[in-house]
Amino acid sequence: MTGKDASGAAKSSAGATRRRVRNPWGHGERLRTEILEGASRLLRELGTEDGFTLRGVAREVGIAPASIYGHFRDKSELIDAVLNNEYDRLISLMLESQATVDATDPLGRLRAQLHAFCRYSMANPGHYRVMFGVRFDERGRAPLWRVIGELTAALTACELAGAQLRLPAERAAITLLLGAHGTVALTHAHPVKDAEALVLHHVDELLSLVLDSG
Amino acid sequence: MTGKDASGAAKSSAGATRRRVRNPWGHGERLRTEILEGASRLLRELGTEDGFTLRGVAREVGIAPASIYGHFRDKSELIDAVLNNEYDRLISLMLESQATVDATDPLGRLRAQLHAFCRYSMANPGHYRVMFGVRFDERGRAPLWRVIGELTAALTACELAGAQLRLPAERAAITLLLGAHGTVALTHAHPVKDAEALVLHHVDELLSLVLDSG
DNA sequence: TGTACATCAGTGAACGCGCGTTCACTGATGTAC
DNA sequence: TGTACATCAGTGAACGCGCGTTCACTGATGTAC
Repeated sequence: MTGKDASGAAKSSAGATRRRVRNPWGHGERLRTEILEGASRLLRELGTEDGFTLRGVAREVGIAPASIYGHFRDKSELIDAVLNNEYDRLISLMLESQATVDATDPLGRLRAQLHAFCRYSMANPGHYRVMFGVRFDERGRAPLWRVIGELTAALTACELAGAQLRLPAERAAITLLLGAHGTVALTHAHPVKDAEALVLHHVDELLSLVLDSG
Repeated sequence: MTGKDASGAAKSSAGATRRRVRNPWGHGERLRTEILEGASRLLRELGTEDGFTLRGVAREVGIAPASIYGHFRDKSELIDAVLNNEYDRLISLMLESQATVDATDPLGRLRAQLHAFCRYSMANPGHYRVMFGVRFDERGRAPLWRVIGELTAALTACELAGAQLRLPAERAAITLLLGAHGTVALTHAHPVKDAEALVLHHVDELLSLVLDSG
């Protein structure tokens, strides 16, 4: 995790800065990926948007701050690009997790999705906070509704399989998402040991409230 | 709201800076209050901790930045003082709101408390975000448990009056608080019209899930 | 009553810092003729 | 095959900015004698 791939080793293990090997002619776009990965790593390390700076990203990647401008118009464009990646990753994790459960167990699939959501947000507080936190505009809206959409679909599947919902499926999905969000957000702000277990347990509790049987 | 009290008018209506009248000999502590109020106002205007600076507070109050240091050791001490005030205010609002409902209606009292919590957080996104957001350490823990304690007490009262809880009282209180927090936090991040009505409705829905009857 | 001095409230200018961004550049690699 | 030139990847130094904090100060008000 602390090393770098062949295309851009930036720091020696002693902390001294090594000269970067520039990408070959015609492959300048590779740096774009490196910057994106470095930015993502930095956000993860910081755990919050505070202190997320272009100069910090440049240090992380091992390039001059000015080099970022060849690939991103400005700071906010870089952040948007990082978030887009993360949104996709979150949704993928939820879908993959759902797919590990047999289709004949719709409640299990719903639960798997919810747990994947929580696990992602516990493991990536920085990304999560920025995605669902203060900066949350047009670009943030669509992914949020995708999450709600997935949960609604999973709840509807439960209903079709005979489960009783205490709320209409979409309201139930929103309740689950907001409940999970509240737990996660507070846990980020107020770290406790076994946070993940607590969050997952709370989500299960919510599930039992929303679905008629425990 | 835009004017100042007699002790420290800072700006003329045209925006030009008026000379501050210094507080009388022996009453230097008055400026402490003015700074606290100015800081609170600034946080409310900003709606977030981003951009909350000592120089901004000084501008708001109409003093030199250096003058703050006569009353607060540094920036974080000022923020702590602001938050302490706000914690007290939030708890007071919840208790007052509860007191407006007859004691023979414990569900109504619980609901009033929850609504007060939501109304406070919708009306004071900046304060709320800082209180329940990133900076949330030892000082933040106690007030949080006071809120949960109040809700638990209100839920227990409902139980004693014959209501059926689907969860133990404290778990139910936590569920309600976290659900409210999730809604509020997302609404702050993602403004919608009629946000307050949405949040209150969602909280009522949670109440109906937690208490056995709608 | 006068006067020297202490205390008080508050200030102006400066410090060093890290930030986002710009700009003219360097040096390697490709292409046209 | 050579050579002039274009294109590319990336840099170093500088810009202006606002920040938190420090420090020596000003000028008004009180107090001791």
